[in-house]
Amino acid sequence: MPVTVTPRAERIRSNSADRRNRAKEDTKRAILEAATTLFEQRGYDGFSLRQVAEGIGYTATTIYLYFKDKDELLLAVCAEGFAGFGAALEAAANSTDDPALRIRQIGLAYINFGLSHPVHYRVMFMQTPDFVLSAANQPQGDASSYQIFLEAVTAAMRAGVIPVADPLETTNLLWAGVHGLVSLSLSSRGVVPKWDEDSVRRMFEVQHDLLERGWGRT
Amino acid sequence: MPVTVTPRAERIRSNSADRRNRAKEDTKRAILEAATTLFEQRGYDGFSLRQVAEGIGYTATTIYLYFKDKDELLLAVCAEGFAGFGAALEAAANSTDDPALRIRQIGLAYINFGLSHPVHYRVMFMQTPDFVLSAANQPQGDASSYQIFLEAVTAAMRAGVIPVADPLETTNLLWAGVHGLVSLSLSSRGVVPKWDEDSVRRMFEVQHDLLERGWGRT
DNA sequence: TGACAAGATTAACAGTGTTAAGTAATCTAG
DNA sequence: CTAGATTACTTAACACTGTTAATCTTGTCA
Repeated sequence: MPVTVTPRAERIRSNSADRRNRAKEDTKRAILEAATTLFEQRGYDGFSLRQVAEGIGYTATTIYLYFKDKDELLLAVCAEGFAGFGAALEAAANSTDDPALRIRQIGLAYINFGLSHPVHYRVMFMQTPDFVLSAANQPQGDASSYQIFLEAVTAAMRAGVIPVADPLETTNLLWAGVHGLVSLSLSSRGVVPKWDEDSVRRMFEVQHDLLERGWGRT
Repeated sequence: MPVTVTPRAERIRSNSADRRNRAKEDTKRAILEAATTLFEQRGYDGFSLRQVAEGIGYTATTIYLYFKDKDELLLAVCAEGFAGFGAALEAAANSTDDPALRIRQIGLAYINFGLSHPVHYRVMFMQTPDFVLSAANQPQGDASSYQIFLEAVTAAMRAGVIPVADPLETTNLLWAGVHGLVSLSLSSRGVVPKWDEDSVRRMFEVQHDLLERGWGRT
């Protein structure tokens, strides 16, 4: 009766395949976590595949069975760190119905994230040019964050709280405002005065007040 | 008569010493120029001492006779590129007596420099954290540019065209504004729309108009 | 001419990302 | 139950990198 045997064999094969896939996912996770801790400790430089592998008892070449190359691993690390980014921006966007306040909250969330995830922020938005590109082509990368910004801007324009203009350019302008504060803070902290976290947050308030006042009277 | 011989000998020795010093300065210049061209072509990555040396018929180790290490060479390259930076900002500052307009001109000069020297700008203000630090400790580095900004701000405060506040924070705010535009443009060009040079310049005008309007009414 | 100093080189170390070949264990099929 | 294929992983190697120590060469000086 091969008819009854076949399903069992298939089930076994399927199960073992599942188990193997699960094991494979596990080691992939292990690599990813080891990479994350190493990345957060040593930063972009001083992050080597050999060290990542050694940290979990593998050889460097093993990583290539799970990630195409170093960039893909690093991108995966950052993408994970940035899962919270889009979520934070979205939460800020949903925290109020006031279109003007919403923009401010998004900007504040942006700044808070950048200041509390300096290493990730650096790689995604400052260090390597190709990463922004790769991330933008990923569905849940930077692109969705931009979308949140953009929608808040268009909503504010519809509501008449900010002047109607090119929504993309206005979004870029807001983005540049917070990015300038965060990235200069990360670069200049300890070198140029008044770039500590509190100052940055205070400067953001001033910046946004100025924008709102500028928008306010036509 | 060793009395008459000595000056001649000294003159000869002095001359030969001069010649050697001049030769040494020449090869230092050669290294610097080779490094500059390579740096501008291949960017921060793909810039290796061996390639620099090969480009002028030397060995990589020779560079160490003229520069302490790779960073110092790269810093020298950038410092040279940034000689024009401070000059451009200063020219912009001196281009007018109107304190408000002066700030705008400085910002515009900043943007123009960043957009036309993307590789230098990247290294100095985006890529490597230590560089800002090293540059700030150099007399004619980034520090003087900051000073130009700062003086324009304090002058504008004295003239009453911008509200009196912490001059350092106000300077940082302006710096962050232009830096955000430039750095995002360099990172996002071709990936995110509206980050071409013309858009950036247009966005700067909008940004600065908003600031002035915000400053204008108290 | 011989000692000396300086510029440049070769050899080497430790480390990097990455590829190709090899190994040992596990699963599959006859 | 055993032969073969698949899978996870390693070892070996390549072509680089920045950097140091030792060596060589060459011109200068007494």
